Amino acid sequence: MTAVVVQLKTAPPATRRRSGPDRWPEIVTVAAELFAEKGYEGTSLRDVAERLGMLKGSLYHYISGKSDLLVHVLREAHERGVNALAALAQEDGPALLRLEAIVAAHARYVCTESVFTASFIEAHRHLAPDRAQEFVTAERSYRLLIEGLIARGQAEGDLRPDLDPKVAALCLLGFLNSLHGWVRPARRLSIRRICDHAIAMGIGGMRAQ
Amino acid sequence: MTAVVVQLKTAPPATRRRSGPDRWPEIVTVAAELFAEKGYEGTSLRDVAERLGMLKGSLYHYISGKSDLLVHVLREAHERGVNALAALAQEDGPALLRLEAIVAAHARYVCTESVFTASFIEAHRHLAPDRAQEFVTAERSYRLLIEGLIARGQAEGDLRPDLDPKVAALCLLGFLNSLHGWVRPARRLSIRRICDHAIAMGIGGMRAQ
DNA sequence: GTTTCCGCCAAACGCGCGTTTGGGTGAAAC
DNA sequence: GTTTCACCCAAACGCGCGTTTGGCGGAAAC
Repeated sequence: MTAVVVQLKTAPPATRRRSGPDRWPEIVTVAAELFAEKGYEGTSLRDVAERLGMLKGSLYHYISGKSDLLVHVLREAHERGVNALAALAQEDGPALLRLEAIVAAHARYVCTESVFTASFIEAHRHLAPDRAQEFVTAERSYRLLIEGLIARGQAEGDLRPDLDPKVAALCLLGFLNSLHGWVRPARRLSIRRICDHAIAMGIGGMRAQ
Repeated sequence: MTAVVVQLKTAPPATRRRSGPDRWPEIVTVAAELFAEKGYEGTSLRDVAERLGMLKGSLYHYISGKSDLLVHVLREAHERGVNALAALAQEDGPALLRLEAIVAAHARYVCTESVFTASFIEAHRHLAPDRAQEFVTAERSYRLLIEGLIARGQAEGDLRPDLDPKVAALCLLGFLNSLHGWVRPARRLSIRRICDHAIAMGIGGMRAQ
């Protein structure tokens, strides 16, 4: 039913001249951290550069502009999210069980990669429509996946048939993404217990009976 | 159990010199609209003034600065929210029923006053800690109200006893506030039906059995 | 040894922002 | 008629932003 996710990577250059520092991954991570802390508009390139120990102008050897940096942060966030859900993409079995597994994985991702989650949730607003489209469609296809599982769960008799699958999917995703607003890893609750609560409160309300 | 909410109003001036336009309510509403559309940092005072048909400098006859404008928007948002929940504050009966009523009222508020909701959710970040404190404590006391109701519902046997009341309250509020991200009033769904979904998905997962 | 070029610095640019100042207008108050 | 004052305009200020440009050092490539 679900197509296997294919990772497209750009082909590495034929002969790499040098094996320098290559701070590119560090740059994306630092940008994601700052975007999560202060928001996209609240973060200046000077902030990013300062945390990297260089000047803001130097960033332009890696990026073509601030919005370009955001795009790469979002792509990294999406890739990590896809990886977190990749193992579940091709499993079979009752829709309810798959839904539970996906909810748990989503909750775990939000908790462990909260830095990247924050950007993904806040960011569409700050990109021009054509640059945001790839993320909008990715989000939409994910929502449709959930929506289909809910409808199948209803057909299989495990979920309440009176709920609108689309609305239920939007509610569920909104709830899962809202976790990043208050979950602080390594606090009072373990991630395991948070996932239990997420399954109970996210799916429990959809169950039949 | 719950104290009656008291509305504190500043005493009106003894003798009002004039009955001019008094565009203050309009200013707060317009600012709330723009903050909801483009975010606080993405909205300039020129945007606000332009929609009001004046110049940005003229705004300083009403406000002392941009953050001051945000504070008044948040106060208005809080007041409207309190009013929406005031009727429910002193009712008695099983905790489960009160919880359902509050969830429905909260969902209705988010749907109908989405412009003010957006600022309240996004805004704490952009205020200095001392100016944000009044809203943080208001939010906290509201969360404690929900938390207490959940604990009482567990004691009365209507809600699952294995859930942490605090975590459940955070999940519930996160879910309710996430509605503003996708609910568009006067679309396919009626507000009534959205509230039904909110009750089902927000509380259903906490029920015993 | 010479060349190449990545990674970064240093300095400047234009722009829009929030904010301030001073003044003008017209209706209400007396 | 004079005064008062709420309301708004017009213009400027300093500042930090994103972005551009030119150049330097030093390791890798040949």
